Amino acid sequence: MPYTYEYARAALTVDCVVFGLDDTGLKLLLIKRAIEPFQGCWALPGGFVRIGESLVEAAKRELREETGLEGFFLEQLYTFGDLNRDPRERVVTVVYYALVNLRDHLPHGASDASGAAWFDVQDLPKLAFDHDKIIDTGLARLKGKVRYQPIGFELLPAKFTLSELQRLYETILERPLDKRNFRKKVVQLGVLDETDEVQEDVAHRAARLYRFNRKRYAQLVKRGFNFEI
Amino acid sequence: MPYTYEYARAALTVDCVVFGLDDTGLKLLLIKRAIEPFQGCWALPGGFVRIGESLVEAAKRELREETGLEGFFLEQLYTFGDLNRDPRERVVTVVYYALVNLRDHLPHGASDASGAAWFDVQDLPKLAFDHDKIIDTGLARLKGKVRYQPIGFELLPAKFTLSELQRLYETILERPLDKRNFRKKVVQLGVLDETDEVQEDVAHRAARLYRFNRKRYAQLVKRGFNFEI
DNA sequence: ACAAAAGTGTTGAACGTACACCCATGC
DNA sequence: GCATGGGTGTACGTTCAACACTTTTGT
Repeated sequence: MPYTYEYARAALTVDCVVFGLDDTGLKLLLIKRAIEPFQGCWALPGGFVRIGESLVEAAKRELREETGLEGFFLEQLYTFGDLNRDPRERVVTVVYYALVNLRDHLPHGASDASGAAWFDVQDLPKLAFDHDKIIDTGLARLKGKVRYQPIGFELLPAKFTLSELQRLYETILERPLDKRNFRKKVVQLGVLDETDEVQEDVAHRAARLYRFNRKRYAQLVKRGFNFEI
Repeated sequence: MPYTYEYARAALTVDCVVFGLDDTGLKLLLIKRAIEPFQGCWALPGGFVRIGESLVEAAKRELREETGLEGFFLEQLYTFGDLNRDPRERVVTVVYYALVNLRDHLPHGASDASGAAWFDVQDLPKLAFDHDKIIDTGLARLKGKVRYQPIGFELLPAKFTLSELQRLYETILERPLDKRNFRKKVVQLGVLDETDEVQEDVAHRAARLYRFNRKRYAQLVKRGFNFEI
């Protein structure tokens, strides 16, 4: 069932830069391409935008189909439209980035036999198309945004320790932070609720668990408050 | 000469949110639509992306064709792809925003008979499509970015007074700034060169003219410096 | 008892904020 | 000489950065 237009049209795709975090560092979800071009290469999950779905819907669908993920933070990153991105024809891709919490969603390592796998962002394989450039853009955005928007919490389980939160910032910002200053700062922001639970099964003193309070954050923002770490 | 594809394809356009600044406030460049849909409505300059041009090229071409502008700051803003943006068919638009210096480029008011005109952002007419939403996104970006990237200078002539710079920030951030503190701050940043010229034809003491030093800024950024106002 | 990480305060330096007057120029 | 905006410094409070030891728990 062919579709005909007066002028040539570019193909439109979505791709997703999916970040996760575990105790060995920041991770990125890639899938192994089953078909040409770049068959066998690792690539960002993504695919064609259908005529009846919006861009975010397309991104969510692709992630569900290719990786089984659902219910994650998803935000538009950038649109890449250079002429020779794809050797077959003109393809414009709208890229989203997602933040998922590896502890609750996927134990760790590869998800299943679907060809998806988590890679350390410091040690990525050769990638298809211009996906290396796209990932650089995603990393830059994450690094820039994490300091003034509370998106870091999306990479952690609902309840987390202050040390986990600190390691998150240290990993993303790629620099060490002072423990006492960090704790003072995040607690003073007033968007963390202290729970009455502590870690379990750790071979040392168990740390208190905290929770990010989204409602409180929204209230404070209305009053002109600025999140910043 | 028709083009045929196996699946339906969305049309791809670029639109431009063009900001300018004069002494009455922040301005936006709009064009009056000559054809349906929304004939006679004001709209953002823009049009279809050709198969042989990149997205930025398309944005630059549309601005040249529709408004005569050249040589301005241009950066991708966001891509809008909801299903019913355009009543005719599925249209995905990649939006860029531009910053132009009204004093050097266009005297003021409308540019020519092309149907383009400058509007105060506080007092915009009814707009075609979802262009009001796009403009809100552009304003939010400008407001957010002007504080930590030296993009404000793009709205001023090459040589400007500190008072002009202050008015720029006050206009965009929509709040008054303290004159002495502002001057201390921007001078300490070390990216302004004091020229040995002063204003001419003003009915009071002439202010010294300054210039933004792009090279110096790039050097400082390499050394880890953060622009912030 | 030892290993491992949790938790906790103080001080000095830098920075942000509030604030008012004299100066130079054109009319 | 007056109206208009240009240009300047200080004092106070807040925030940031550097820094080390005790506590808790499991093994």
